[in-house]
Amino acid sequence: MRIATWNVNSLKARMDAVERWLERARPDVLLMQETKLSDEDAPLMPFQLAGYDLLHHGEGRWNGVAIASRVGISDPVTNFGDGPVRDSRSGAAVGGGANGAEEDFDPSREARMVSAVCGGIRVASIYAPNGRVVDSPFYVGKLRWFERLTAWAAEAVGTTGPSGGTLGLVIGGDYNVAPTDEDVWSAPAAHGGTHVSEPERAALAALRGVGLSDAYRAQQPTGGRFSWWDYRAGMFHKNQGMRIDLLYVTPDVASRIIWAEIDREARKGPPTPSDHAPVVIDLDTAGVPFDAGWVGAMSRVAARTRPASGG
DNA sequence: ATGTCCCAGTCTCTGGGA
Repeated sequence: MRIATWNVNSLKARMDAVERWLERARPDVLLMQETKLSDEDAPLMPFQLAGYDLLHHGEGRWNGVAIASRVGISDPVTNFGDGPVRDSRSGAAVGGGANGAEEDFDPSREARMVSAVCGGIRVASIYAPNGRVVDSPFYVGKLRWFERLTAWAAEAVGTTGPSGGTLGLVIGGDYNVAPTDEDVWSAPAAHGGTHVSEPERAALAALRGVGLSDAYRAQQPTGGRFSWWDYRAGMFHKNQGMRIDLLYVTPDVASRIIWAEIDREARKGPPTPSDHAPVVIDLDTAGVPFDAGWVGAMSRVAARTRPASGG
């Protein structure tokens, strides 16, 4: 079973590239971030034609997360189950609620998390806030968002699946934090900014503390391979990037992983690539009991225009 | 090199975000 995560930087602009990548990499589950679409604009049909169901959670111009799966999608959760997100186009909350004024900035009210059970594993696609500048209100909001993610993960770990056993958990996405100095092209150049600060790395450690580990790093102990490169200044061609797209997994999933890689080729285009590359893991399926519950569920899970219950 | 790409609205340019 192949699971991948990819910040596509606009699913509208990247749909052709995503279709080509699905054909080439054939993931069973693809977690996407920064779709930058409303749910009503989510491109269900191209995914259906490629054999995937799509679960999309968006707000319009900014953010937006999705899960494409060809091994079923059930038990969806959006926005940690916390209710409606802000509509960035109108400034109003989807379905009513508080507005998005800057003084009310709270990234947990944005479309940054969607989860479902796919192929017998609970997966979550997350897009962490950028943070902009250390100690800015946006940075404080980023740390607060990680606390919400960690609280949700603590509840999700150990959930019982339909077969009666513990349901594995994969939290994949754009974490906007490089876990260690091995995950940045130059520690001196990066230090002082966001993505590498001690509080951000402590937030990742707290998340791992609920029982998660870094799937890619466990398979590839050597640094120097990154998942994001700035579009500017030839950063990609100089391999000056960061590894900020991560797959955090529970031990039962970690023990099944047989391969992990970052698809650097996908960062090249043509025509215009995302500034992120996909991160891929392969899980051994031997010994995993067949469960008609998730195969048969191949439901036509459409883009949802209202949040699902916290499950 | 303040370097590029994406979006919506003011709409063939500008401003905000990453």
